[in-house]
Amino acid sequence: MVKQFYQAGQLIFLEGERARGIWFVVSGLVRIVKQSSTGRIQTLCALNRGRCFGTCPLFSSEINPATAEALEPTTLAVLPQTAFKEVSRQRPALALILLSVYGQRLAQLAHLSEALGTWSTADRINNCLLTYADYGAANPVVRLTHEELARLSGTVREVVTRHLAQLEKSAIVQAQPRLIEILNLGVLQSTWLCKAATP
Amino acid sequence: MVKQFYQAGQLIFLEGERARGIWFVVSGLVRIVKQSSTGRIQTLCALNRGRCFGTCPLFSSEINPATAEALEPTTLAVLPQTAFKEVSRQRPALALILLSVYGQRLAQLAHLSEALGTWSTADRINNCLLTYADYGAANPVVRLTHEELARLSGTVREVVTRHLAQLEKSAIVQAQPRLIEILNLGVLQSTWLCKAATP
DNA sequence: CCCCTGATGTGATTTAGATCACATCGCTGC
DNA sequence: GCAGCGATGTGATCTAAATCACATCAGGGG
Repeated sequence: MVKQFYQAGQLIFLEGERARGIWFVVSGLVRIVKQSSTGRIQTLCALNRGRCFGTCPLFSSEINPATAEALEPTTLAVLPQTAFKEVSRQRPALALILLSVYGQRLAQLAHLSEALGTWSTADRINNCLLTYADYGAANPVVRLTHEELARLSGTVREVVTRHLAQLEKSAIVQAQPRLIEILNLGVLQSTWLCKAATP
Repeated sequence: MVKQFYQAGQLIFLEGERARGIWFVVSGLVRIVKQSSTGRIQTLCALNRGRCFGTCPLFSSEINPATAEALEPTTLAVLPQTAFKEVSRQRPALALILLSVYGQRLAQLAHLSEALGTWSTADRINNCLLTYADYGAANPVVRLTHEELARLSGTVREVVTRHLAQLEKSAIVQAQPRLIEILNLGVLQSTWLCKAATP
Protein backbone atom coordinates (compact mmCIF):
# COMPACT_ATOMS: atom_id res chain seq x y z
CA MET A 1 0.00 0.00 0.00
CA VAL A 2 1.54 3.23 -1.19
CA LYS A 3 0.97 6.70 0.23
CA GLN A 4 0.66 9.54 -2.23
CA PHE A 5 0.31 13.27 -1.78
CA TYR A 6 -1.71 15.61 -4.01
CA GLN A 7 -1.99 19.39 -4.24
CA ALA A 8 -5.37 21.12 -4.31
CA GLY A 9 -6.65 20.94 -7.88
CA GLN A 10 -4.38 18.08 -8.89
CA LEU A 11 -5.95 15.26 -10.86
CA ILE A 12 -5.63 11.77 -9.41
CA PHE A 13 -6.92 9.81 -12.37
CA LEU A 14 -8.84 10.54 -15.53
CA GLU A 15 -12.05 9.17 -16.94
CA GLY A 16 -11.25 6.63 -19.63
CA GLU A 17 -7.88 5.67 -18.15
CA ARG A 18 -7.17 2.14 -17.11
CA ALA A 19 -7.76 1.70 -13.38
CA ARG A 20 -4.62 1.24 -11.29
CA GLY A 21 -6.09 0.18 -7.97
CA ILE A 22 -8.31 1.13 -5.09
CA TRP A 23 -7.76 4.47 -3.34
CA PHE A 24 -8.33 5.48 0.27
CA VAL A 25 -8.52 9.06 1.52
CA VAL A 26 -6.12 9.41 4.44
CA SER A 27 -6.68 13.14 4.77
CA GLY A 28 -8.04 15.96 2.63
CA LEU A 29 -10.93 15.99 0.18
CA VAL A 30 -11.41 14.35 -3.20
CA ARG A 31 -14.19 14.83 -5.70
CA ILE A 32 -15.30 12.51 -8.45
CA VAL A 33 -16.38 14.39 -11.58
CA LYS A 34 -17.69 13.94 -15.08
CA GLN A 35 -16.73 16.54 -17.65
CA SER A 36 -18.68 16.94 -20.86
CA SER A 37 -17.32 18.14 -24.16
CA THR A 38 -18.92 21.54 -23.67
CA GLY A 39 -16.68 21.99 -20.65
CA ARG A 40 -19.42 21.81 -18.06
CA ILE A 41 -18.58 19.72 -15.06
CA GLN A 42 -20.85 17.58 -12.94
CA THR A 43 -19.47 16.46 -9.62
CA LEU A 44 -20.75 13.03 -8.63
CA CYS A 45 -19.55 13.03 -5.04
CA ALA A 46 -16.94 14.36 -2.66
CA LEU A 47 -15.01 12.03 -0.38
CA ASN A 48 -13.25 12.81 2.88
CA ARG A 49 -11.07 10.91 5.34
CA GLY A 50 -11.74 7.20 5.48
CA ARG A 51 -13.70 6.89 2.24
CA CYS A 52 -12.47 4.91 -0.74
CA PHE A 53 -12.89 5.38 -4.48
CA GLY A 54 -11.78 4.04 -7.83
CA THR A 55 -13.57 0.81 -7.10
CA CYS A 56 -16.03 0.61 -10.00
CA PRO A 57 -13.68 -0.69 -12.65
CA LEU A 58 -11.98 -3.28 -10.47
CA PHE A 59 -14.33 -6.07 -11.41
CA SER A 60 -15.77 -4.99 -14.72
CA SER A 61 -14.55 -2.71 -17.45
CA GLU A 62 -11.15 -1.84 -15.97
CA ILE A 63 -11.77 1.69 -17.26
CA ASN A 64 -12.41 4.56 -14.87
CA PRO A 65 -15.93 5.84 -15.50
CA ALA A 66 -15.08 9.29 -14.09
CA THR A 67 -12.26 11.61 -13.11
CA ALA A 68 -10.90 12.06 -9.57
CA GLU A 69 -9.47 15.36 -8.38
CA ALA A 70 -8.07 16.59 -5.08
CA LEU A 71 -9.97 19.61 -3.76
CA GLU A 72 -7.53 20.29 -0.92
CA PRO A 73 -4.02 19.17 -0.15
CA THR A 74 -4.74 15.48 0.15
CA THR A 75 -3.00 12.32 1.23
CA LEU A 76 -4.13 9.07 -0.35
CA ALA A 77 -3.23 5.44 0.08
CA VAL A 78 -3.33 3.26 -3.01
CA LEU A 79 -3.71 -0.48 -3.08
CA PRO A 80 -2.64 -1.63 -6.55
CA GLN A 81 -5.07 -3.80 -8.44
CA THR A 82 -2.93 -6.92 -8.30
CA ALA A 83 -2.36 -6.57 -4.55
CA PHE A 84 -6.05 -5.97 -4.08
CA LYS A 85 -6.98 -9.14 -5.93
CA GLU A 86 -4.51 -11.02 -3.77
CA VAL A 87 -6.03 -9.69 -0.57
CA SER A 88 -9.57 -10.33 -1.71
CA ARG A 89 -8.72 -13.93 -2.52
CA GLN A 90 -7.39 -14.45 1.00
CA ARG A 91 -10.30 -12.73 2.70
CA PRO A 92 -13.67 -13.37 1.09
CA ALA A 93 -15.36 -11.13 3.67
CA LEU A 94 -13.77 -8.19 1.88
CA ALA A 95 -16.06 -8.75 -1.06
CA LEU A 96 -19.11 -8.41 1.15
CA ILE A 97 -17.82 -5.13 2.57
CA LEU A 98 -17.17 -3.86 -0.93
CA LEU A 99 -20.66 -4.90 -1.99
CA SER A 100 -22.03 -2.83 0.84
CA VAL A 101 -19.95 0.18 -0.23
CA TYR A 102 -21.14 -0.27 -3.81
CA GLY A 103 -24.73 -0.45 -2.65
CA GLN A 104 -24.45 2.85 -0.81
CA ARG A 105 -22.71 4.45 -3.75
CA LEU A 106 -25.48 3.27 -6.07
CA ALA A 107 -28.15 4.64 -3.77
CA GLN A 108 -26.32 7.95 -3.64
CA LEU A 109 -26.00 8.21 -7.41
CA ALA A 110 -29.65 7.26 -7.80
CA HIS A 111 -30.43 10.10 -5.46
CA LEU A 112 -28.24 12.49 -7.45
CA SER A 113 -29.96 11.46 -10.66
CA GLU A 114 -33.33 12.17 -9.14
CA ALA A 115 -32.10 15.56 -7.95
CA LEU A 116 -30.61 16.49 -11.30
CA GLY A 117 -33.63 15.22 -13.21
CA THR A 118 -36.52 16.48 -11.16
CA TRP A 119 -35.46 19.10 -8.61
CA SER A 120 -35.05 22.84 -8.91
CA THR A 121 -31.57 24.29 -8.60
CA ALA A 122 -32.49 25.85 -5.26
CA ASP A 123 -33.42 22.43 -3.89
CA ARG A 124 -30.22 20.91 -5.23
CA ILE A 125 -28.11 23.59 -3.59
CA ASN A 126 -29.89 23.09 -0.26
CA ASN A 127 -29.36 19.38 -0.59
CA CYS A 128 -25.65 19.88 -1.24
CA LEU A 129 -25.32 22.11 1.80
CA LEU A 130 -26.81 19.36 3.95
CA THR A 131 -24.80 16.63 2.28
CA TYR A 132 -21.43 18.31 2.55
CA ALA A 133 -21.83 20.02 5.90
CA ASP A 134 -19.45 19.20 8.73
CA TYR A 135 -21.73 18.48 11.67
CA GLY A 136 -18.95 18.53 14.22
CA ALA A 137 -19.29 22.10 15.46
CA ALA A 138 -22.18 23.79 17.26
CA ASN A 139 -23.54 24.94 13.92
CA PRO A 140 -22.89 22.77 10.87
CA VAL A 141 -20.44 24.38 8.46
CA VAL A 142 -19.79 23.79 4.77
CA ARG A 143 -16.21 24.46 3.71
CA LEU A 144 -16.66 24.94 0.00
CA THR A 145 -16.49 27.88 -2.37
CA HIS A 146 -19.56 28.93 -4.31
CA GLU A 147 -17.88 27.60 -7.41
CA GLU A 148 -17.40 24.15 -5.90
CA LEU A 149 -20.92 24.13 -4.54
CA ALA A 150 -22.22 25.00 -7.99
CA ARG A 151 -20.43 22.08 -9.55
CA LEU A 152 -21.68 19.71 -6.90
CA SER A 153 -25.25 20.77 -7.47
CA GLY A 154 -25.09 20.96 -11.24
CA THR A 155 -25.44 24.70 -11.70
CA VAL A 156 -23.21 27.79 -11.98
CA ARG A 157 -21.57 30.06 -9.44
CA GLU A 158 -23.83 33.07 -9.87
CA VAL A 159 -26.92 31.04 -9.11
CA VAL A 160 -25.34 29.67 -5.94
CA THR A 161 -24.27 33.15 -4.84
CA ARG A 162 -27.76 34.50 -5.36
CA HIS A 163 -29.43 31.59 -3.63
CA LEU A 164 -27.11 31.85 -0.65
CA ALA A 165 -27.82 35.57 -0.41
CA GLN A 166 -31.48 34.65 -0.24
CA LEU A 167 -30.85 32.08 2.48
CA GLU A 168 -28.76 34.58 4.40
CA LYS A 169 -31.52 37.17 4.20
CA SER A 170 -33.83 34.61 5.80
CA ALA A 171 -31.21 33.97 8.48
CA ILE A 172 -30.94 30.32 7.47
CA VAL A 173 -27.22 30.46 6.78
CA GLN A 174 -24.31 32.76 7.51
CA ALA A 175 -21.84 33.12 4.66
CA GLN A 176 -18.16 33.89 4.95
CA PRO A 177 -15.51 33.48 2.29
CA ARG A 178 -14.95 29.75 1.63
CA LEU A 179 -17.25 28.84 4.51
CA ILE A 180 -20.99 28.66 5.01
CA GLU A 181 -22.42 28.26 8.49
CA ILE A 182 -25.86 26.71 8.73
CA LEU A 183 -27.92 28.55 11.35
CA ASN A 184 -31.29 26.96 10.83
CA LEU A 185 -30.86 23.33 9.91
CA GLY A 186 -34.55 22.60 10.24
CA VAL A 187 -35.67 24.87 7.43
CA LEU A 188 -33.14 23.43 5.00
CA GLN A 189 -34.10 19.90 5.90
CA SER A 190 -37.79 20.56 5.60
CA THR A 191 -37.41 21.72 2.01
CA TRP A 192 -35.78 18.51 1.00
CA LEU A 193 -37.19 15.97 3.39
CA CYS A 194 -40.46 16.23 1.56
CA LYS A 195 -38.59 15.39 -1.64
CA ALA A 196 -36.39 12.59 -0.58
CA ALA A 197 -37.21 9.93 1.94
CA THR A 198 -40.40 8.07 2.19
CA PRO A 199 -40.23 6.77 5.77
CA MET B 1 -36.60 -19.16 -6.69
CA VAL B 2 -40.13 -17.97 -7.28
CA LYS B 3 -41.64 -16.88 -10.59
CA GLN B 4 -43.93 -13.88 -10.54
CA PHE B 5 -45.99 -12.22 -13.24
CA TYR B 6 -46.69 -8.51 -13.55
CA GLN B 7 -49.05 -6.46 -15.74
CA ALA B 8 -47.80 -3.43 -17.66
CA GLY B 9 -47.74 -0.51 -15.24
CA GLN B 10 -47.74 -2.66 -12.15
CA LEU B 11 -45.28 -1.73 -9.40
CA ILE B 12 -42.85 -4.40 -8.29
CA PHE B 13 -41.44 -2.66 -5.25
CA LEU B 14 -41.40 0.84 -3.87
CA GLU B 15 -38.62 3.17 -2.87
CA GLY B 16 -38.23 3.11 0.91
CA GLU B 17 -39.59 -0.41 1.29
CA ARG B 18 -37.49 -3.11 2.87
CA ALA B 19 -35.81 -5.20 0.18
CA ARG B 20 -37.17 -8.73 -0.23
CA GLY B 21 -34.55 -10.27 -2.49
CA ILE B 22 -32.83 -10.15 -5.83
CA TRP B 23 -34.95 -10.05 -9.01
CA PHE B 24 -34.24 -11.40 -12.47
CA VAL B 25 -36.12 -10.42 -15.61
CA VAL B 26 -37.27 -13.59 -17.34
CA SER B 27 -39.24 -11.72 -20.00
CA GLY B 28 -40.68 -8.26 -20.49
CA LEU B 29 -39.32 -4.88 -19.46
CA VAL B 30 -38.81 -3.25 -16.08
CA ARG B 31 -37.81 0.30 -15.27
CA ILE B 32 -36.23 1.64 -12.12
CA VAL B 33 -37.53 5.10 -11.22
CA LYS B 34 -37.25 7.87 -8.71
CA GLN B 35 -40.32 10.01 -8.11
CA SER B 36 -40.04 13.44 -6.52
CA SER B 37 -42.69 15.13 -4.43
CA THR B 38 -43.58 17.43 -7.31
CA GLY B 39 -44.70 14.36 -9.21
CA ARG B 40 -41.93 14.43 -11.77
CA ILE B 41 -40.38 11.09 -12.48
CA GLN B 42 -36.80 10.28 -13.38
CA THR B 43 -36.17 6.85 -14.81
CA LEU B 44 -32.76 5.53 -13.82
CA CYS B 45 -32.65 2.56 -16.16
CA ALA B 46 -34.75 0.03 -18.03
CA LEU B 47 -33.99 -3.68 -17.79
CA ASN B 48 -34.88 -6.45 -20.19
CA ARG B 49 -34.52 -10.22 -20.29
CA GLY B 50 -31.57 -11.58 -18.34
CA ARG B 51 -30.85 -8.46 -16.29
CA CYS B 52 -31.20 -8.36 -12.52
CA PHE B 53 -32.21 -5.60 -10.12
CA GLY B 54 -33.02 -4.90 -6.50
CA THR B 55 -29.43 -5.65 -5.61
CA CYS B 56 -28.34 -2.39 -3.99
CA PRO B 57 -29.87 -2.92 -0.57
CA LEU B 58 -28.81 -6.52 -0.17
CA PHE B 59 -25.57 -5.70 1.59
CA SER B 60 -26.15 -2.26 3.02
CA SER B 61 -29.23 -0.34 4.00
CA GLU B 62 -31.81 -3.07 3.31
CA ILE B 63 -34.00 -0.26 1.96
CA ASN B 64 -34.80 0.02 -1.74
CA PRO B 65 -33.32 3.26 -3.01
CA ALA B 66 -35.78 3.43 -5.90
CA THR B 67 -39.03 2.08 -7.26
CA ALA B 68 -39.35 -0.75 -9.80
CA GLU B 69 -42.21 -0.90 -12.28
CA ALA B 70 -43.14 -3.26 -15.11
CA LEU B 71 -43.43 -1.45 -18.44
CA GLU B 72 -44.81 -4.45 -20.30
CA PRO B 73 -46.38 -7.71 -19.22
CA THR B 74 -43.37 -9.11 -17.44
CA THR B 75 -42.24 -12.35 -15.84
CA LEU B 76 -39.73 -12.14 -13.01
CA ALA B 77 -37.88 -14.62 -10.90
CA VAL B 78 -37.19 -13.69 -7.29
CA LEU B 79 -34.49 -15.09 -5.10
CA PRO B 80 -35.42 -14.22 -1.51
CA GLN B 81 -32.77 -12.49 0.53
CA THR B 82 -32.20 -15.39 2.91
CA ALA B 83 -31.83 -17.87 0.06
CA PHE B 84 -29.49 -15.47 -1.67
CA LYS B 85 -27.25 -15.19 1.35
CA GLU B 86 -27.20 -18.97 1.56
CA VAL B 87 -26.15 -19.32 -2.06
CA SER B 88 -23.53 -16.61 -1.80
CA ARG B 89 -21.97 -18.33 1.19
CA GLN B 90 -21.65 -21.57 -0.73
CA ARG B 91 -20.29 -19.93 -3.85
CA PRO B 92 -17.89 -17.06 -3.20
CA ALA B 93 -17.47 -16.50 -6.93
CA LEU B 94 -20.99 -15.11 -6.94
CA ALA B 95 -19.81 -12.09 -5.03
CA LEU B 96 -17.28 -11.29 -7.73
CA ILE B 97 -19.95 -11.49 -10.41
CA LEU B 98 -22.16 -9.19 -8.38
CA LEU B 99 -19.31 -6.76 -7.91
CA SER B 100 -18.92 -6.66 -11.65
CA VAL B 101 -22.64 -5.99 -12.09
CA TYR B 102 -22.48 -3.23 -9.49
CA GLY B 103 -19.50 -1.69 -11.20
CA GLN B 104 -21.35 -1.49 -14.50
CA ARG B 105 -24.43 -0.11 -12.80
CA LEU B 106 -22.32 2.57 -11.10
CA ALA B 107 -20.70 3.54 -14.39
CA GLN B 108 -24.13 3.77 -15.98
CA LEU B 109 -25.54 5.99 -13.23
CA ALA B 110 -22.42 8.16 -13.37
CA HIS B 111 -23.10 8.53 -17.06
CA LEU B 112 -26.74 9.40 -16.43
CA SER B 113 -25.72 12.01 -13.87
CA GLU B 114 -23.37 13.60 -16.36
CA ALA B 115 -26.11 13.61 -18.96
CA LEU B 116 -28.69 15.12 -16.63
CA GLY B 117 -26.24 17.67 -15.27
CA THR B 118 -24.42 18.86 -18.34
CA TRP B 119 -26.18 17.80 -21.55
CA SER B 120 -28.97 19.44 -23.50
CA THR B 121 -32.30 17.68 -23.65
CA ALA B 122 -31.80 16.93 -27.34
CA ASP B 123 -28.57 15.12 -26.53
CA ARG B 124 -30.20 13.21 -23.72
CA ILE B 125 -33.03 12.06 -25.98
CA ASN B 126 -30.56 10.91 -28.65
CA ASN B 127 -28.62 9.08 -26.00
CA CYS B 128 -31.76 7.32 -24.79
CA LEU B 129 -32.65 6.27 -28.32
CA LEU B 130 -29.26 4.64 -28.67
CA THR B 131 -29.35 3.12 -25.19
CA TYR B 132 -32.79 1.58 -25.47
CA ALA B 133 -32.74 0.54 -29.12
CA ASP B 134 -33.18 -3.09 -30.05
CA TYR B 135 -30.32 -3.77 -32.43
CA GLY B 136 -31.68 -7.12 -33.57
CA ALA B 137 -33.42 -6.02 -36.76
CA ALA B 138 -32.02 -4.51 -39.93
CA ASN B 139 -32.63 -1.05 -38.53
CA PRO B 140 -32.48 -0.58 -34.77
CA VAL B 141 -35.91 0.08 -33.27
CA VAL B 142 -36.94 1.68 -30.00
CA ARG B 143 -40.21 0.34 -28.60
CA LEU B 144 -41.17 3.16 -26.27
CA THR B 145 -43.80 5.87 -26.26
CA HIS B 146 -42.79 9.50 -26.31
CA GLU B 147 -43.92 9.72 -22.71
CA GLU B 148 -41.66 6.88 -21.63
CA LEU B 149 -38.76 8.29 -23.60
CA ALA B 150 -39.29 11.65 -21.90
CA ARG B 151 -39.09 10.08 -18.47
CA LEU B 152 -35.97 8.17 -19.37
CA SER B 153 -34.25 11.31 -20.59
CA GLY B 154 -35.47 13.61 -17.84
CA THR B 155 -37.74 15.84 -19.88
CA VAL B 156 -41.41 16.05 -20.92
CA ARG B 157 -43.42 14.48 -23.72
CA GLU B 158 -43.84 17.58 -25.87
CA VAL B 159 -40.10 18.14 -26.08
CA VAL B 160 -39.55 14.54 -27.15
CA THR B 161 -42.28 14.78 -29.78
CA ARG B 162 -40.78 17.94 -31.22
CA HIS B 163 -37.26 16.61 -31.20
CA LEU B 164 -38.34 13.38 -32.92
CA ALA B 165 -40.17 15.43 -35.55
CA GLN B 166 -36.89 17.23 -36.14
CA LEU B 167 -34.98 13.97 -36.45
CA GLU B 168 -37.61 12.59 -38.80
CA LYS B 169 -37.36 15.66 -41.02
CA SER B 170 -33.63 14.98 -41.28
CA ALA B 171 -34.38 11.34 -42.15
CA ILE B 172 -32.49 10.14 -39.12
CA VAL B 173 -35.41 8.24 -37.62
CA GLN B 174 -38.80 6.98 -38.76
CA ALA B 175 -41.52 7.36 -36.15
CA GLN B 176 -44.60 5.19 -35.79
CA PRO B 177 -46.92 4.97 -32.82
CA ARG B 178 -45.08 3.27 -29.93
CA LEU B 179 -42.11 2.54 -32.15
CA ILE B 180 -39.17 4.54 -33.48
CA GLU B 181 -36.99 3.12 -36.22
CA ILE B 182 -33.46 4.46 -36.42
CA LEU B 183 -32.50 5.01 -40.05
CA ASN B 184 -29.20 6.75 -39.63
CA LEU B 185 -27.39 5.36 -36.62
CA GLY B 186 -24.19 7.18 -37.45
CA VAL B 187 -25.59 10.68 -37.07
CA LEU B 188 -27.09 9.90 -33.68
CA GLN B 189 -23.88 8.33 -32.48
CA SER B 190 -21.73 11.18 -33.70
CA THR B 191 -23.71 13.68 -31.66
CA TRP B 192 -23.06 11.81 -28.48
CA LEU B 193 -19.75 10.14 -29.11
CA CYS B 194 -18.13 13.52 -28.87
CA LYS B 195 -19.73 13.94 -25.45
CA ALA B 196 -19.15 10.58 -23.90
CA ALA B 197 -16.19 8.34 -24.35
CA THR B 198 -12.64 9.36 -24.28
CA PRO B 199 -10.98 6.43 -26.06
C1' DC C 1 -69.75 2.12 -36.76
C1' DC C 2 -69.02 5.16 -33.33
C1' DC C 3 -67.36 6.37 -28.94
C1' DC C 4 -63.59 6.43 -25.91
C1' DT C 5 -58.99 6.51 -24.69
C1' DG C 6 -54.21 6.74 -25.10
C1' DA C 7 -50.66 8.38 -28.26
C1' DT C 8 -49.23 12.30 -30.97
C1' DG C 9 -48.68 16.89 -33.12
C1' DT C 10 -48.30 21.88 -32.59
C1' DG C 11 -48.87 26.80 -31.38
C1' DA C 12 -48.46 30.35 -27.75
C1' DT C 13 -46.75 31.73 -23.40
C1' DT C 14 -43.83 31.72 -19.44
C1' DT C 15 -39.86 31.20 -16.73
C1' DA C 16 -35.96 29.24 -14.44
C1' DG C 17 -31.63 29.67 -14.75
C1' DA C 18 -27.45 30.13 -17.80
C1' DT C 19 -24.48 33.86 -19.72
C1' DC C 20 -22.27 38.07 -19.92
C1' DA C 21 -20.22 41.95 -17.86
C1' DC C 22 -18.53 44.31 -14.31
C1' DA C 23 -17.75 45.97 -9.40
C1' DT C 24 -15.94 44.68 -4.71
C1' DC C 25 -13.39 42.75 -1.31
C1' DG C 26 -9.72 40.57 1.16
C1' DC C 27 -5.62 38.23 1.25
C1' DT C 28 -0.63 37.27 -0.20
C1' DG C 29 3.76 38.41 -1.83
C1' DC C 30 7.09 41.76 -2.71
C1' DG D 1 1.55 50.11 0.38
C1' DC D 2 -0.03 48.19 -3.62
C1' DA D 3 -0.31 44.93 -7.46
C1' DG D 4 -2.58 40.87 -8.47
C1' DC D 5 -5.61 37.18 -7.98
C1' DG D 6 -9.21 34.35 -6.35
C1' DA D 7 -13.68 34.70 -4.15
C1' DT D 8 -17.85 37.09 -4.15
C1' DG D 9 -21.90 40.31 -5.27
C1' DT D 10 -25.15 41.98 -8.69
C1' DG D 11 -27.50 43.88 -12.74
C1' DA D 12 -28.90 43.05 -17.52
C1' DT D 13 -29.83 39.92 -21.03
C1' DC D 14 -30.89 35.59 -23.46
C1' DT D 15 -32.72 31.21 -24.29
C1' DA D 16 -33.72 26.38 -23.77
C1' DA D 17 -37.40 24.04 -22.32
C1' DA D 18 -41.28 23.55 -19.30
C1' DT D 19 -46.19 24.59 -19.23
C1' DC D 20 -50.64 25.25 -21.04
C1' DA D 21 -54.13 24.40 -24.27
C1' DC D 22 -55.93 22.30 -27.81
C1' DA D 23 -56.32 19.48 -32.28
C1' DT D 24 -55.69 15.06 -34.45
C1' DC D 25 -55.17 10.31 -35.03
C1' DA D 26 -55.49 5.27 -34.49
C1' DG D 27 -57.15 1.25 -32.47
C1' DG D 28 -60.40 -1.56 -29.64
C1' DG D 29 -64.66 -2.75 -27.58
C1' DG D 30 -69.42 -2.71 -27.53
